[in-house]
Amino acid sequence: MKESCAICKDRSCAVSILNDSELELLEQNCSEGMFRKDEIIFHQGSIISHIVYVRTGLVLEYLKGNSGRNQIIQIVKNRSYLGLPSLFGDRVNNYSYKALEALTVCYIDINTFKNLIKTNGNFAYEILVSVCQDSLNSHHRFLNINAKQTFGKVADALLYFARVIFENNTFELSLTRSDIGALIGISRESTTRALNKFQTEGIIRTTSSKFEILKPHMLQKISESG
DNA sequence: CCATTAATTTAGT
DNA sequence: ACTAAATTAATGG
Repeated sequence: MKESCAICKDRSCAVSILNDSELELLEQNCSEGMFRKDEIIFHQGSIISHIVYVRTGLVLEYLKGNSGRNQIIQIVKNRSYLGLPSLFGDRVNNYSYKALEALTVCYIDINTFKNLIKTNGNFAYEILVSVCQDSLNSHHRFLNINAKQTFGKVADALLYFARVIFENNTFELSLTRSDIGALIGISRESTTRALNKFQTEGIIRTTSSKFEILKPHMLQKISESG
């Protein structure tokens, strides 16, 4: 038995705007799903069948390269819709999504979702806000990273995890070193080297997947100076 | 079902 | 590229 969207504690900002009849419509056209860690939610190139809304858990958004070399685009937090730009800009999904931890999701019928956008301006506004924030965030991150050297990039990544994703200076991240490298466009080796340097300088503490940022201001400085 | 070992993946140099 | 460590899968009791 599915719990009501109206009382869902994980519902999106956009959904909290809907009135009773709209909520009922949404409820009748969506279903719940779960993913385990490392499961693929959907692949790039697949037809968009449903909107996937992430209620809990973190998701990796990436682009598969020709030679198994993946470009990681961003980490998607919970309470987000996956692949909205693809929904409105294309017929197929442009990116691939993988669960970084156990997820609970909702599948929403595309037409229901589109109709809500068309008929409820406030709902559409909230969706637009989230898509644009996401876009700005990503662009800034990519542009910043482009202008930086290895240490600056790694510092950037750590600050991104701590500030944007986890909102905490200690966090556990189920990304491999090469994944972190793929996120900022450097090699696995360089990632290791930078992380070790930061650790010996007492800026961070890390054991494989656990990270603790001891001196955020130092990372900030490294990030700014390149 | 649990314990050992084999195989694959990941980290570090 | 190579080695060590760690994680995961397979096997046998």
